[in-house]
Amino acid sequence: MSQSTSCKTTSCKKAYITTPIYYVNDIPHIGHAYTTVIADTLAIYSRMIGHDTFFLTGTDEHGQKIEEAAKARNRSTQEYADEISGKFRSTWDRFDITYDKFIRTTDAEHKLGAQAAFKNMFDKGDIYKDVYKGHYCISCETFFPQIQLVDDEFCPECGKPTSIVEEESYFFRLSDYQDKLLAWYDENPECILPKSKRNEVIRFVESGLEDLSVTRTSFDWGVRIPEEINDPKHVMYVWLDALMNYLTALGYGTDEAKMDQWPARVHLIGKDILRFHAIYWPAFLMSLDMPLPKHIAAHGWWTRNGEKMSKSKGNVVNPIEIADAYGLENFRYFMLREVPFGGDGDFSQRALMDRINSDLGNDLGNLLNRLIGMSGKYFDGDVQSDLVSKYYQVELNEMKASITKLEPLLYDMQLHRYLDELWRPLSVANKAIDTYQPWTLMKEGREEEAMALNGLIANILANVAIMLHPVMPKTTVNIAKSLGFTIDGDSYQKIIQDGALLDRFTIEKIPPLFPRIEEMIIAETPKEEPKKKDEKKEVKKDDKAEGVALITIDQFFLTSLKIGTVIKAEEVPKSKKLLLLQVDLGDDDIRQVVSGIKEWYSAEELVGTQVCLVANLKPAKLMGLKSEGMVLAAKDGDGLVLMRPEKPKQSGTEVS
RNA sequence: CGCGGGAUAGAGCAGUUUGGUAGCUCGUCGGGCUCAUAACCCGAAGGUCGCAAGUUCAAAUCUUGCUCCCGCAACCA
Repeated sequence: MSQSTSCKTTSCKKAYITTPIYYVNDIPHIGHAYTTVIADTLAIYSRMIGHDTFFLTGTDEHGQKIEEAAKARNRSTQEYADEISGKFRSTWDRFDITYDKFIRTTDAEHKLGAQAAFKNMFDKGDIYKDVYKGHYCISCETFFPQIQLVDDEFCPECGKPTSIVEEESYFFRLSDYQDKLLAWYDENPECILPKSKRNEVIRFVESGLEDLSVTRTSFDWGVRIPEEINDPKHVMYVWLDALMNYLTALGYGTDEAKMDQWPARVHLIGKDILRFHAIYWPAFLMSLDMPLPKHIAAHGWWTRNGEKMSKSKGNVVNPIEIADAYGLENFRYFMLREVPFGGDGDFSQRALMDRINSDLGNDLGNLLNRLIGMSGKYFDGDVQSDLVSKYYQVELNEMKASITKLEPLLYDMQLHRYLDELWRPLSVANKAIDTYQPWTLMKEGREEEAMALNGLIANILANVAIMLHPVMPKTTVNIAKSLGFTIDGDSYQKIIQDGALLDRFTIEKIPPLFPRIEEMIIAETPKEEPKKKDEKKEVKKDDKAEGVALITIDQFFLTSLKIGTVIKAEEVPKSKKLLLLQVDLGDDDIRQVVSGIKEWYSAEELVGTQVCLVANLKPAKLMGLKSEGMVLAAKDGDGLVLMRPEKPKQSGTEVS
């Protein structure tokens, strides 16, 4: 897949472009595809204009989650990681992604490089060993901050008493970098794109940074800290390990031949991992005395009907399925054109079809067909440009005005506006044909003008094909072939950089590039109620099949369930989800219960109604409020309902 | 009063910095054209620019207050 073009001059610009390394606990979905396609587009563009480009993607394979996921499937961890990593790689190959390197955090070179970095940071004094002192719940195997504890002692998870436990860990002095980070954000207004995200990060950093625990001793599946430190039970924290891939891919700490690619021009990421890239990563780099990346660009989510995609909702879009059905490059175009960078976008086959039929078919494909028809009928496909500027200078100027606006848009990640602007020349061309009516020109014997018009159209198409090439590599090569020229660094230089016209085109008839799509290709899952219920039943069966632990009746009776009457309800201030209830359990037993049901029930409608309460739950503290019980409710994709007695019962009635 | 972004035609967006005729894409309707993939071109309908008040000759744009939405943080016992 490597297509990296070497630079002819020594002074030429470097372009190191990265995607995140994808975590192998999931198979590739549209979000992964989106990030990767953006990066690929930037990489192809950057090669085309002659920059020395290095495009990196890969997989992140360490951490407890992977260890557990493999165990659950009865596989060795390495075997499992190999399988998922392979799925990512084959997906990108299917997507014609032109990555120069596919890194895996299980690569030997990566581990060595990550260890070298750890050592450097340690030697500098930025990593120090300390004990993580905290309130530890033995049964939950988790530390809790003081503020979460119930009555300053009990575990908020299970209610058992916590003990103060000291666990050793290595820490990174993130707090030392707070001011330096703020200075970096301040001096580099475009370091984080879109700009709204930069604000978010600045506010977060201003609120104070604590040192970061960067090793774990609770699992093995990770990179050991360097041998020199002689502390073999410590494994690097996954994010430290993962972020380092951007350096180790260039050979940091091993064969450093490619290190001249650093710093990265752009790290493309999804908005979920902004904090790691915008705070931890620059701080690590500062510690290593490395220059910082030029841009960290965070894009938004793809939704379905405005809802987040999730496996449980069954509305996940499989990118390969879409690419197979609608055409890979059409899908690439759609993803980049449809959504303003940084914002969320809604995926639907309807929207995709509209883009294909309207933008690609009507505006672009049909224009090429018009030219094929005209030039074939009138000039046998032989088109010359020498008189274009004599008759159509206005149109040429309009086209050039658009073309020159393109590059800055790309550097600002404004891919959707880039494509919008790129479509303007097509409109100029379509308009010109109608305005000057070549068929009339031919009837009137004004062949010269008709020829020049063909030349205008052909040159506009050539310009558009070149600038569209990074988004639709194969399609644009076909367009170029039909026009009789080649898309490469030379034609880019001549046509786009120098703004020259191609003198002559030999136009060849090709079948329509974007045949009209009349109907949705993939059957939409009816997705209405019956389907959902079916899915849920299956899930439940699966749960049983996998063996939800069986309990004895005695164990069941350990839980005290009671009917309670809500005598007072109010909203918890500043909380999106919580309501504060006073529940009467009879015998003067009035419980204060904090419940996360505000999104589905208002305080007023609850007062006087009955609920089912777990009465012997250890108290917990939520938003600083004590909660002495749990209200039973059932929640699914459509919302949450409380479990209530069918008819009113006396407060305090036992449920069994 | 935790931080930030937003509300403009049926949908999606631009315009707000620097007040001066409200614009683009898709969709709808009417017309034109035949080189073309029922495509292309022209035209029309459709908006009290979230609400209220203020400044001004003039407010989508500036000021103040309010409502609602969406991110981040917190949070589902």
